[in-house]
Amino acid sequence: MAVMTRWLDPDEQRTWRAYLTASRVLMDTLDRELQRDAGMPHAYYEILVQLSEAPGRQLRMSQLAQAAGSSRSRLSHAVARLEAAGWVRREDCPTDRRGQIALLTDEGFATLAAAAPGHVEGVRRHLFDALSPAQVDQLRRISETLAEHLTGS
Amino acid sequence: MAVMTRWLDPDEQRTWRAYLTASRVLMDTLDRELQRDAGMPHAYYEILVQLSEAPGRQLRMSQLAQAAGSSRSRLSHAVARLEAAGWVRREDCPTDRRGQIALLTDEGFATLAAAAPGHVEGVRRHLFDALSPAQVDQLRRISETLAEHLTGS
DNA sequence: GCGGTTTAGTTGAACCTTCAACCATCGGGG
DNA sequence: CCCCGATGGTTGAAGGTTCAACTAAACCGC
Repeated sequence: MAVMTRWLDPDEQRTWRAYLTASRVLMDTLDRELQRDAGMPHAYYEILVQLSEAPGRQLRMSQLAQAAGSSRSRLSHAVARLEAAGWVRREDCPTDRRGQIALLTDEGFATLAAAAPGHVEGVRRHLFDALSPAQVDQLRRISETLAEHLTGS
Repeated sequence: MAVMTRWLDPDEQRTWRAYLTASRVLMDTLDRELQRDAGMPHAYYEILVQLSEAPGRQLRMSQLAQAAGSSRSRLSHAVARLEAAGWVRREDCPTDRRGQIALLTDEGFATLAAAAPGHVEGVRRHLFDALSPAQVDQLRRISETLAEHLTGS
């Protein structure tokens, strides 16, 4: 039984294309800046940020994966690299022998502190400076709606 | 001379985090669906789409890179794979001996035609169905503003 | 038409992500 | 207590992306 495709109308087309372009260019730009200035991709920066905000600057691998929006496997590989760089350390979890705890080293914290201003400046310049306060508000609502919709289904 | 960082205020923080999460999850979802249903990542799909819409279903490598939002290098690698899959063919450019023309094969077009309905359905389900018409309009304006801002600077 | 500078495109290495397979441990039901 | 399914995490291979280096041809000024 054939089901008719609900194609996008011209407005939706235009919206989708614009969204694709904007989000791709934005992320590429920030990623390249971060790589240039801090020597790490945005995904790794995100991991360090999550650790820095966690109590004791440490998290179980699963929770860290969740917080950083990463798969378990990806996080495992990433933490291996971050550990080699001396920014993160692994420890055994005392309450669950399967568990591993990732914790941010002082060196990792310092690297993050050094990278943050430039990155924030980039986010401001490339995103917020281009939008009116009303648009920022709209973007927040849209993103929150979307995130809920996506993780809910 | 120290320059003060213009940190994000709480509202901007929240917006940025929500945006990051939403766009990441949205793209991951669509990417996984496309990989599952059509056996290609979204970036490759994009290349086929651009070719399919070009006159004669062909484009110079540079123009294709531009249209698909890809670096030259990335496109070169990608087209190599697409060619191996039989979906794209390379030809020499008659007017510029440096040039290469990528052209969509019938098989590539058929693959795209088979993949499109499912993908469009995904875009609709994961994006448009979650937003009000007003929000779709807002998202279009925001994205267009942003794209212009980013490529302009 | 010569020489230097762009432009077009490719290549290989390093790196990142994904996927599936895997091991170890935990927790609950009989 | 023991078994079994679920959970936590890692691993290796395959695939995708980036970066820098490179070749070749076109363009430009003289």
